[in-house]
Amino acid sequence: MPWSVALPLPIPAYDFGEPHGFEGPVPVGFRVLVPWQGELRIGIVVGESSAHGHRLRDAVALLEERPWLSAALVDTLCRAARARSVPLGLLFGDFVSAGWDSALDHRVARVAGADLASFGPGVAELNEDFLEARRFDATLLDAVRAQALLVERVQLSPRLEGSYRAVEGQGKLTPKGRAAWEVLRREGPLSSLAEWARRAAVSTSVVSGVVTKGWAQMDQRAAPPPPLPEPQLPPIRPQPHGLPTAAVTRLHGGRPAERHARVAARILEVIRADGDVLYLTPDAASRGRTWRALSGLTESVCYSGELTPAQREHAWELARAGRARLIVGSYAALALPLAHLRLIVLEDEGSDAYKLQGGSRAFVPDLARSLAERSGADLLLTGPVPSAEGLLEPGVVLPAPRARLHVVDYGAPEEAPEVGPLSLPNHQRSRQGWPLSNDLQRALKQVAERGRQAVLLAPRRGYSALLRCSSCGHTPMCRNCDVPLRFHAERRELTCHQCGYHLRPPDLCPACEGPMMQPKGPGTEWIAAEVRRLLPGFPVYRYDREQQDDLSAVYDSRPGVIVATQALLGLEAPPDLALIGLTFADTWLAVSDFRASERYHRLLRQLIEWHPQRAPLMVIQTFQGDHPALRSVYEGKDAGFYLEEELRARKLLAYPPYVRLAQVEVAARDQAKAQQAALEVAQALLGSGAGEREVLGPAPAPVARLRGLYAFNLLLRARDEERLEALLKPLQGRWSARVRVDVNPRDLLNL
DNA sequence: AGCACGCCGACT
DNA sequence: GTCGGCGTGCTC
Repeated sequence: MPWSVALPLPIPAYDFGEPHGFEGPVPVGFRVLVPWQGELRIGIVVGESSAHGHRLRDAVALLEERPWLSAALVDTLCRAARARSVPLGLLFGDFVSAGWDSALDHRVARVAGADLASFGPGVAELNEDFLEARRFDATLLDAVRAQALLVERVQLSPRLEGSYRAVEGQGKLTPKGRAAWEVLRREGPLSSLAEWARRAAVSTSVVSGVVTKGWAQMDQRAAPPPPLPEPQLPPIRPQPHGLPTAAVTRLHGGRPAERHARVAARILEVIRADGDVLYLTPDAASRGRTWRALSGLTESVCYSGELTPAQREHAWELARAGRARLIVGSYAALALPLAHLRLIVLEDEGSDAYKLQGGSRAFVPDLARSLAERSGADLLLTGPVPSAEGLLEPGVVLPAPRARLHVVDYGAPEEAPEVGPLSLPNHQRSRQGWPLSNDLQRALKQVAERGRQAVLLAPRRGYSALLRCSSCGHTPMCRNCDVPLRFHAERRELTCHQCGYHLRPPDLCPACEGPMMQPKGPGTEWIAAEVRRLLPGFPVYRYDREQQDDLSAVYDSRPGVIVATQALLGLEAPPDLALIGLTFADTWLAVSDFRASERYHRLLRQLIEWHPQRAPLMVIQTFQGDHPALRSVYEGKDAGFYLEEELRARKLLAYPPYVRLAQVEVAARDQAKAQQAALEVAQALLGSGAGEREVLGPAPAPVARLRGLYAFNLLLRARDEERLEALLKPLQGRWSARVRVDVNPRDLLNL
């Protein structure tokens, strides 16, 4: 019975015959070696194939006795691929982050008595002894394999590490080579040429010369498993969690330490009943915090893409061997094969960081939920604030932590009385000062005087959002995209943040030749310059995707201001943080996405608990000082309060969580062609049973042209998962333009 | 994803 | 006359 095999490529599962002599049921979740484009690759068996006729190649060998993935995970990924019409291989590639290129000991022999003469001289030496496969040309070997004339033995080979040892060689060494050889004899064996060269204070070419002349040898032996992050002791003191009994529950609000203490109790319940726990976090900061709080509870493993391939493989082995009872990790930990998975904890389930970019565009919480169902595990949502989806689950919201907020409302009428509809004493109106309001400037000066630390969040990197000619209004745009070019003052560059196109900023306006090209829309560079002017001599750092200053002084508790984009929030809060400034909070609301205000609310709550103990002053500059999300925070409401309101609106407008959305993007280099294809897609959808209310659009994408492609979007709105899958069916075929589906779309902020 | 095949612009 | 741009198609 042929097997269906997943490979980490953007393709569906492909079929292969069982390896020669295999007997038994289909080994779902096992790694298998399969012929692929003339070579061999590691794939994962996902099921039995309904072999449809054409000649299949046989798989070469199963790699081990135990599955690499749990059956529940394989099922989850297969279903997700079907439901999202995403190639299965993309999901496997995104989620299975170890095991695709393990080292193999691969030996080949010819079938007894086979005549290989017709294959040419390349396999002349192939005989009945098992020789290393790498001695032969892979394509040639595959030709022999295809004729079933090859016998193969495949074993996982242990990770090797090499070390150099001095030996008595023949011939003469150069003086430097001689000296290097002496060093190696005295201090060796050494683990690399580079280290040897460093010890001997010569260049690597000298030491490699010694090796080629035969005066040094490399020994290889099995390497010990690479060290993983150490669990932290002493363990946290658990608090009664107070959670209801249900398959999906939630615990939000409070501070991280309070939540961790309660989650710890829940984890211990599971561990004591011999279950395993998976704790997923969206970023490095929350992962570190969680690891410190919980890793002392039991045998724990910290897992994320930051680990080296060897560490990942080792962590995988630990999980497989039942030696990891609690895994704290990024989304990549979802696929780790825990034998008794009984609880998945999902930290900050509404975080946009869970939306994978590129590849499968999967939304991790969707998969976590599915995996929990299929493994018989409970799901616990936790974090500073529930998602709109999570709010529907039973659970606990802890009282909001103390916050100190000061709103600078640029939008309030100037002549309005100081006490507006919001009678909070710290809610003031001030139009003065841009991009740093007078109030923020005062707070910054205090921080400097007292030698404390501040973080200013800017809406974007670079100096300004654009340059505009103040006489004719011309704005330089990207050649490939419909966006203005961002201005980078230090680099003297106009750059497209979408496609990377860049040019030197013109001295005169390219349209009217006027001299007045002015920056609009401050970015980190501009704001950092303002802070330097305000606080001469006070350390100012920048942290965004392109400019990551060394922040070690700040993390060493020395005074300073960090001007950053959101990128900083993935790191721990500076230890002596006294002030957080949101220089232009409206950025989070400007995104034309129904989740914008939920996202803004999440950001505010996230900032409030960013520092584990303190409540730094938060100065929020905005044109919408009475936005309900902001108001719910400074009125001291708990984290669920605002979302109740948000949910009512979602229900009224038929948005998630009350429906399931998918965005269909149709793109082509030619605008008319893209539009035409988008209309055809809409027709096809309506023609195959989609209702008028289920298909919206097509409409030009918010950025009509990106990287030279014109895009049109359709929005599918289905009552549930099954209906959405049915709606997506007719998109499978071929179209005259590129068609991409994004289930559960979330627009990211383009900084 | 890679990699090969195939058709139109600027040059050794 | 070619080199080489990336569009399209294929991998069991």
